[in-house]
Formats: sequence, C-alpha cells, structure tokens
Amino acid sequence: MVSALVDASLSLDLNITAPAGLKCDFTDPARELSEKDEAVVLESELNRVSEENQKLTQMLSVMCENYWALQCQVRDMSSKALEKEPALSRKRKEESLNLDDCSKLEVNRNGVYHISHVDSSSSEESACKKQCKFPGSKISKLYVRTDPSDSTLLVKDGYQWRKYGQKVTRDNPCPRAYFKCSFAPSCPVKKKVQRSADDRSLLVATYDGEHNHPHPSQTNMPNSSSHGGTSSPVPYSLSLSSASPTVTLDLTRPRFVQEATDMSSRQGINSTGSHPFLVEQMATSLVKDPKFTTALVAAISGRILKPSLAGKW
DNA sequence: CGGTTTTGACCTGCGC
DNA sequence: GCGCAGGTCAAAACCG
Repeated sequence: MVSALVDASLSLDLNITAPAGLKCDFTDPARELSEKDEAVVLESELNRVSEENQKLTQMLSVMCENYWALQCQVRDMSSKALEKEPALSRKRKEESLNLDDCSKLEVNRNGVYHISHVDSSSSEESACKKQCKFPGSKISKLYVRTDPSDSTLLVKDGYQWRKYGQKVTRDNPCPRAYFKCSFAPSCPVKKKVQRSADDRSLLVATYDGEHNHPHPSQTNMPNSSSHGGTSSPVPYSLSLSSASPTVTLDLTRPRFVQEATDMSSRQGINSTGSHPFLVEQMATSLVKDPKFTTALVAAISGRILKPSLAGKW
C-alpha cells in the first residue's frame, strides 16, 4: 500500500512535463540549434529520471515482498506467544495493538512519519478512556528517527512545548516526557514523547487534541495555505518547495485500500496488504534504507538543482 | 527576572 | 478496598 503511494508520489514528482518556457519560435537558426540541444538534454534527463524511477519502484517492490514475508513470520510467532500468555491484561493487549487503529499515515523526507485518527468512535474506549473524556479530540502519533545516544526527548514539530512531567512507564525503560503547547495559553494540546522500547532510535510522540491557534510558522507566513485541520505535527505539503514534503495516506477513506491496490497493480507493483501496522513498518524500512534515501534525494535534487531546468521554472 | 526543566508528591482510574 | 500505573501538579533549580 505504502509502496503504491510512495511510488505514485515519485511518479508525480519525477515525471517531467515540458516547461512552458520551452515554447518559443524557431526562426533563428542558431537559436533553433541550441533549443534542439536543450531538448535533447531534457530528453536524456527525462530518460534518466524515468530509469531511476523504475529502479526505485523495483527496490520498493522487493522490499515490500521481503517485509511481507517477515511480517507473516512475526504474526505467526506473536500469535503463538499470545496463546502461551493468556494472562496478559486486556488493557496492555489493546495498547500493543493501538497502532492498528490508526487511520492516517504521513511520511516525510526527514524520516518522520505521522499517524493520526479521530477517536470519535467507541473502538478506542477501553484503550484510552482518558483520551475519550473529550469525544472527538484528535489523537495522533509522530515517529521520529533520532540518534539513540541522544537522551533528549525533543521532537521538532514547529510548535512550542513546555515540559510538565516525566515518568518511567512499566512497559518501557525509557522515560516518557509530558509536554503542553505553550504557544497559546489556552491551547489544550498535549503530547507525550517516549523512545520506542523496540527501537531506541525511534522517538514516539503522541499528540492529544487539536491546536486552537495557527501554526507558529504561519504567523510569519500569513499567506501559507491551511492544511485541512491536520493537528499537531507540522502538516507538510507534498510540494517540493516545502521543507519536508509529506506522503499522506488517508486510510479514513474506505476506497483508499482498493485505489492503492489498483494503483500498484497498474504500476506493476505487488500489493502488500492494507494493514496500518504494515504501513508503519514499511515506512520505517524506507527511511532506514540509505540506498532509498540516496536515490530519492538524487532524483529530486537532479530535478530541482539542474540549473538549466531551474531557469525554466 | 521570566520562562523552562526537573523531580517528588499527589490524583485518578482500573483491575483484582 | 487496595495496589498499581499513568498522568498531573507545583516548588525548586536552572538558564539565557
């Protein structure tokens, strides 16, 4: 699924359409020649990017297949483990399954991915009763890869936070830090930041509520567009001019899975299932893979930094 | 000096 | 009712 979306975004970003500036008259023979040269250069660039796109697609599909096989093994093992441990409390079980209830995933170029949902239904009731004290309050999770040796629980999401507590929880030796939004005194948003017990290099930030003020960066950029009420984390757009473009998978849409599957089949990619946890793990795999990051950066920077192209934009 | 962080105490909800 | 765990408070310390 994520493969489909990532691939779709890559295709979206990397597909080259002829810049409007290329349209010109060919009356001057010398100019015509240079224009032709430029067209050849652009064509070769287009071919290069297309090939790169194909390679990325292939890498992605291989990664997805490997992941899916691993995921099946993990499921088998965990189901066996659950059978052996029936005494595990309901609450803890549901906590461990919490990610599965997420309905939205965003991944950006900095290796940050964001999962969010609105807990207006009762499905989360037992898992997070406190959070449901305010029906409709938005709960979201942000995953940030950091240096494991970095002991600070700081997640740079653009907002101002004031730490008001820290606690060591039972299921994780790493302390959990509690933050309140301090940008606006009346802002009800809180966030909890804790290192993942499984992967110490992963910071998990849980956001509770929605900001009742604009994003701090927007106070300096009044013309910047809003992002559809997305809460806490910086709602990056997909635009390449953005600091951190985001791939957004909206799982709230019932047809999303089918569309993603269709898209992947159209693009020759094996569908890898629709499980949100799968998506999360795949996103992690992607951001972990230096080859993928390098290839992606090369492909994008090739488009952005190419002076001859930049001049035409 | 004001804002932030630290940290122990306290509160609250849940399971037994 | 009790104990446990998560969440919050608030005073002291810290910092620019």
